[in-house]
Amino acid sequence: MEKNKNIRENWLMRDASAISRFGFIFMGKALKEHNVSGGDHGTIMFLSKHPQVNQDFISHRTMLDKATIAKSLARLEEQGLVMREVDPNNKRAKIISLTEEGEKIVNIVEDALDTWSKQVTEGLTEQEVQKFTALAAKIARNARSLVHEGHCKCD
Amino acid sequence: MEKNKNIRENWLMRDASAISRFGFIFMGKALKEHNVSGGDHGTIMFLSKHPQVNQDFISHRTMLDKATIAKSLARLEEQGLVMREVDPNNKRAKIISLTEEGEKIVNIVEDALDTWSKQVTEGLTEQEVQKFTALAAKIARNARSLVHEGHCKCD
DNA sequence: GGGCAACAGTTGCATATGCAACAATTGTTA
DNA sequence: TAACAATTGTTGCATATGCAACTGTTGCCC
Repeated sequence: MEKNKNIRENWLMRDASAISRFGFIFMGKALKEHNVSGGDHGTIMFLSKHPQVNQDFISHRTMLDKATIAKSLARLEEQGLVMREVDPNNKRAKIISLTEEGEKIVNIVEDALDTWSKQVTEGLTEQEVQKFTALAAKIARNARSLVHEGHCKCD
Repeated sequence: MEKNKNIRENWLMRDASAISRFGFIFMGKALKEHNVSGGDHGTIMFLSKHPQVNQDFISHRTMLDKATIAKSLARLEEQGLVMREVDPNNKRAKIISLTEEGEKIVNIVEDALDTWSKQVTEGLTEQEVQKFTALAAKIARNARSLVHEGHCKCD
């Protein structure tokens, strides 16, 4: 059987890697003066859309390891951008929220993301962007299932 | 103006990151017994399709930093999978090629990639996969131009 | 109620990556 | 030809990430 050329050359994984890497680099530069690293912008954005959640929830939704989230939040707390309070109903868990300072950063992050999104989707129709985003979500979910089979509460 | 919800939540970058991360994890596990790390499978595949090139060429085509490629090749050379010979016509450059051992690994890498590709594109039509791959390539190129504007020979 | 399993988070370690500075070679220009 | 710029690759450092082991808490079952 003839294998798909794109698959054989592995451009799917390579391009996905490039998109995320360049995205992190871009966001890191854009948020440098606020001492927010390239990856941590995702945590901020997630918190702005999903306030008052615990770290495990963030970990599952962002598809990042709980250790990665813990360290990201520690950095952001250090910068005074998030608060971590022990859940009174479950002393194991911590309820995460953005501080006032963190809320201010959200707009800056959004602006940087808009700039990035506009630039990287140049030459694509709105419909193509929508399609791409939807397909990427599906593929990402499949990839997680493949690597972490049975370990995910969301499936 | 109302910003696009997907863009605001930054799923594009997040999902791209997830796809590549899980891909590297999967490939790392698949190639563990051959002492090939998750990222290095890309170098091997590239060399199998583009033999006898120098490191700069690999760096540009894979969109990875030249230092990253240098270290990847050092690891693969250590494993006896690639050879690095000084280009007689340009003593700065090194001509890279797979060893016999390296060529053997290629099939194993391809099989792992096929398994991965089949699994992660489950629920997508062949046409959607093609479309996704094409769009990802465009977006990745745009992203590189945005971050490394003017620094790329390929544009 | 006591013991054990599950959950939530943290920490240590290994690794891959980018950037900057560097070395060696080649090309260019005055 | 000599000096300077560009090319090619390497190394040191910083960082983000995943995994595994660990702590503390909660829930469950006998």
